[in-house]
Amino acid sequence: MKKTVGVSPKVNSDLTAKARIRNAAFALYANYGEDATSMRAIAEAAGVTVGLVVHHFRTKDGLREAIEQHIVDLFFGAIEQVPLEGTTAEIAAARDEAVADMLSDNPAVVGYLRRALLDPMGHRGRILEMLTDLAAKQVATLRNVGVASKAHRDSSQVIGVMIRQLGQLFLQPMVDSMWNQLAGPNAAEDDKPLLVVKVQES
Amino acid sequence: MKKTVGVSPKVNSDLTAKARIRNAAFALYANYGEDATSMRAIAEAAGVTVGLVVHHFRTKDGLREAIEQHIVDLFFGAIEQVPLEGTTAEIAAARDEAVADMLSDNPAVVGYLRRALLDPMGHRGRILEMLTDLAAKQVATLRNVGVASKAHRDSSQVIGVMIRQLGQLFLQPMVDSMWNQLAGPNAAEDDKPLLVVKVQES
DNA sequence: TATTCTGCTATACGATCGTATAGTATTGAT
DNA sequence: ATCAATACTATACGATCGTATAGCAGAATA
Repeated sequence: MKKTVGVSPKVNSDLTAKARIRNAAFALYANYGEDATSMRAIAEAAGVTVGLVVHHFRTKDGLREAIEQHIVDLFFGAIEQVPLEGTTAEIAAARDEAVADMLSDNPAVVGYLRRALLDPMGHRGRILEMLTDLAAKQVATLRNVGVASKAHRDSSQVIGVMIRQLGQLFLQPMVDSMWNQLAGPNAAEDDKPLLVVKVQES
Repeated sequence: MKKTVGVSPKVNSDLTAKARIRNAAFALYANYGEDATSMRAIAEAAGVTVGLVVHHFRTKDGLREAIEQHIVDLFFGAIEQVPLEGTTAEIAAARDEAVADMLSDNPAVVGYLRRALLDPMGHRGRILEMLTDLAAKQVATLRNVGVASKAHRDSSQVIGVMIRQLGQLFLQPMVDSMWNQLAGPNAAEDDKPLLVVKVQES
């Protein structure tokens, strides 16, 4: 089985049916949630039948595992491609930017994670743990290469990285909804208030 | 395995069956989401049969409407009880505190709103619109009584109020999960980083 | 060419869902 | 005491869910 780690921006028609199914499910999960998405809806969106979904992914749990592994691969691929040169701060900034680019290229990632991470009881996957591990390894790598900032403890730094990158994206839909309701749909977009999310040492 | 979520039976015992059903559904929705909560689970949690749930609320939509009206009533009741005396800033601060107290007394409100507000596509209710209206009226009242701050436009101020009060509560579970994973379950609790959520004029 | 394997469709099964309906018990007004 | 409305239970129906199974077409292997 070949594994595509790098992101190939190919259109759906060039993909295998298995990848098309995963992508269809990914998009539906991000928009409507796993519970509200039936296997039949996934099959229809991918242009196949229900049986083929089961054939490739066994169960709905297996489908979610494939999606979450795909998300981890996207994060890893984004981080991996920035070279380890420059100061620690420069590397960290370059990684932040690479992840931000990946997120804006893959809005389904944000939608999926928003549901998964903010629904601690309902979500049955392990995506938060996997991404936290990845971020922890990212911080550890920086520490090995140069001198990581000692101003923050490692844990705080990992949490800070993830919250800064995801928190604003998670809350933005709420701001957008309220802005539309209060200011009307055709108000000047650049009057919209800016969301700021950060963590502080206690 | 029977797990009671949220409401203590002591409180429940002297309520009408209709209120018990609403409270049971409210707690279950907050913890597991509406889609993952069946009418039969609600009935069992309330100690009645499915038929009675339908008798009192007609449909599942009707049940959600009752819950969301209850939430609006809780917000209104919290705001209503602070007297209109002192400076505008003092009134606003007292209202913020009253709402914060209400939220800590009713954790199901936070859980329910977190699901509803962060799921703009999936949610079928109107709770965000209702609460935004309420907050807008709150700002308007302050403007009538005294002199509301002109430093921010009304819309920004409304959004600021709601984001400050809810944003931190929404993201906190994510911080908690990561903190537990990284620092271990028995780490010093006061080392945990603090979440800061705010909005800025653009 | 014969056989096996893989990608894929079609259909069906049991569980669970929201809801409708019919009937019983309890209350409240006259 | 009567009677109607309300509170509540029991059961059933149709739809939809995840998944199991059987079979077919075409490529691969020998």
